[in-house]
Amino acid sequence: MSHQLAVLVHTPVHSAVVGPLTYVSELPLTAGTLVRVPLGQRELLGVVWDAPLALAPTPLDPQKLRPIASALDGIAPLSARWRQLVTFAANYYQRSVGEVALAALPPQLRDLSTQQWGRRLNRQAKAAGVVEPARIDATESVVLSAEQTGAIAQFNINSGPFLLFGATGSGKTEVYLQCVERLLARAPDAQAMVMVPEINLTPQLEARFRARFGPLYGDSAVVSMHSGMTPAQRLKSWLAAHSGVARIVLGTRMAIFASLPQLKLIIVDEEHDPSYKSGEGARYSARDLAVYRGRLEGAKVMLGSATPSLESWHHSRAVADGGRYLRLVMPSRIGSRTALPAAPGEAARFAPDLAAANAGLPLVRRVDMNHQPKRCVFSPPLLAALVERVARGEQSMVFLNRRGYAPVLHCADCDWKSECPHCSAYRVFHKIDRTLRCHHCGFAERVPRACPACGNPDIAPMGRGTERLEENLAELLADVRRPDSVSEQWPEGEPVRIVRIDADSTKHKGALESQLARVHTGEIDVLVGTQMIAKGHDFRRITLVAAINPDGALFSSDFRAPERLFSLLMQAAGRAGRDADISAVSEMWLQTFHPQHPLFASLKCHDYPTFAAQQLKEREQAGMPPFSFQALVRAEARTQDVAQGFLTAASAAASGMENAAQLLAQLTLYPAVPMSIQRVANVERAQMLIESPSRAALQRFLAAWQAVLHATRKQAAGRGLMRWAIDVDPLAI
DNA sequence: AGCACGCCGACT
DNA sequence: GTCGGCGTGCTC
Repeated sequence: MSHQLAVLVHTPVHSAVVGPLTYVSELPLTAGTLVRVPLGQRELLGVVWDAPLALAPTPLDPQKLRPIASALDGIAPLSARWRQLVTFAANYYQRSVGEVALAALPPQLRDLSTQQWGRRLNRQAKAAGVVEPARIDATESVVLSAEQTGAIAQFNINSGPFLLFGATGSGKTEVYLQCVERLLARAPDAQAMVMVPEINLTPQLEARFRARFGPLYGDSAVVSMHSGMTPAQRLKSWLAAHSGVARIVLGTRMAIFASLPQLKLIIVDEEHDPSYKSGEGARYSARDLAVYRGRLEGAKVMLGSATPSLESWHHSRAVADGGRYLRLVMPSRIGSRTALPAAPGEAARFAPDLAAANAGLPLVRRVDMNHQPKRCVFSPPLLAALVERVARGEQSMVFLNRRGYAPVLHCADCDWKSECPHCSAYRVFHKIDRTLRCHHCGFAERVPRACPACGNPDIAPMGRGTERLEENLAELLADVRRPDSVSEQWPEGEPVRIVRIDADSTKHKGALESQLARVHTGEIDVLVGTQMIAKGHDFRRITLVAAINPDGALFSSDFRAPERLFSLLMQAAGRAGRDADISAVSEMWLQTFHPQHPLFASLKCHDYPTFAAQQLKEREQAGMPPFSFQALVRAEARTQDVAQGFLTAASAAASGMENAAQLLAQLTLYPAVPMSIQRVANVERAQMLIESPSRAALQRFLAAWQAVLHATRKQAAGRGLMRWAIDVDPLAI
């Protein structure tokens, strides 16, 4: 007697195989069991799924069904809730369930044969000796601020989801630690997940959680999950989480799909960070899935940020206005002498007295570049301020959101520019290795000695990136000397020390760490870098942060650009003077041609709520998210005509769908347009925006339209199309 | 996605 | 005469 099984395998959305495949098995395997199955000439990992086999549109010949190769025993089946999370994510983001499910499993699980798997389990069983933790009383005596106490109290008595709105330095991490501690203490098998946006931030977080929870539950109770780990490490962490050995899982967005059978809490730190939205494959938002998963698993969810996404901020409005998240507010820096004494009942509301709360935050100064020497990079007052910091033995941080030496190389004679031959973008001049590099396709060449078009030897860089900024600064500070470390005298001593930190200077393993270490020891006077230096890292001795040219985002066509800029500048400002005793003198400088811009005015007051209110008002008037819901269809082809033609044809064919009138009534389908970078690596890209005031209507439409897209591809309009993909809730348009 | 099968240019 | 290019097509 053999049983039929529905099995998911890794088949992408473009293939004809959409749902689970049917196999036969001697034993009736329960849903969630991992199996190996033959598919064509290959043998792949699969997951037994619960599917209504009877409803298959074209009944399969039972004689032709192939038997499963083996079941991976020794590993518990994936839970019904995990399967539901995967199903939801696949449906919501318009991908096949098999793709999402198999991508959510550690890659090594896919590669290992059954024999290898058995051997590994044996080894694991042997290694897992008795590692009973020294169960010491690790309740450190941490003194909490009134705001922290208030937030934790609210967390304890409400079910959430929570939005922890806390200024940089207000002690959000300590709140996370306490919340985790409480929930884990409630049940001996309870598990918690803590997500951070970037790999760079996991080591310091892991250190902090291990220090706190290692003594309580053993070091093996804290595991990490991110793409920087080796396949073996990832498998180990995954198994620890799945088996319940790991009580705390720390990770990047991929961790949202980890199997945690007793998940009781999900924390999403820096929830506004765009890194939570996956850029390829299933383009899911780990933050949004966290909220869904919390509801599904009955786990509390806490999103934290100093500058929440406008979506989350909007969701955390008063319940009476339709809010769904509970907002917990911590406006003051810890240890700042004038921290707000928060009344207990006030904790869930925003305290409007920003002037008092801001005492611990750096002073924001705007330099009006209209009144500075023409074309200067460092305005005289900023330069003077930098020199002054050096003289005082303090550190400064200067950031510019563009790496390389100059974004374009230009010939003044014939107007040649360093275009990439494969992309519709300029190649960036990197002086360090004398290359022209395309940041989109990676194409690199040595810098030509003379203009390739007219032979003019006088070709010049236009604009500037961090490399050139570092060079400029070194020239400007050439005569300045550090204070002598012994006598504290100035201007005697060493030349000023500058370090640059960006994606280029840190591409080698360990480079970031060693560069950061040089900053921490005080060896460095001025740190130059991209937004990389604005995120996460604590610099105790920095008292000046300067944004050289933040204006670009003010008038960008991307409606989320102001939100990102505000968040970036707030975060950068937060780098300055995290020690309470120096924050009184720390400053954030902005060089701008638009000093009166409301964004900068809000920033000056560290007033996110006012900024958010103004942005939300604009979005509401323009009918943009979070007041509408969007999806983007992208198409790639050798020519722009084919890419756009496919989208246009699919769009037109939508009116022929069943219930088309009803579905289309609540939607706007915009025309297909070239993407902002139209060509990358010789591939032409086009996109089409779909918008609706109703998320449900958008979802219904997309689900029905999938089939139309597949069909269009097979028709004349799809000839020459390379691929297409839907991006639900896109972050950039 | 893989991995087949299938029909046209430069090599031992 | 083969080796190998990647253009369609199928996988329970």
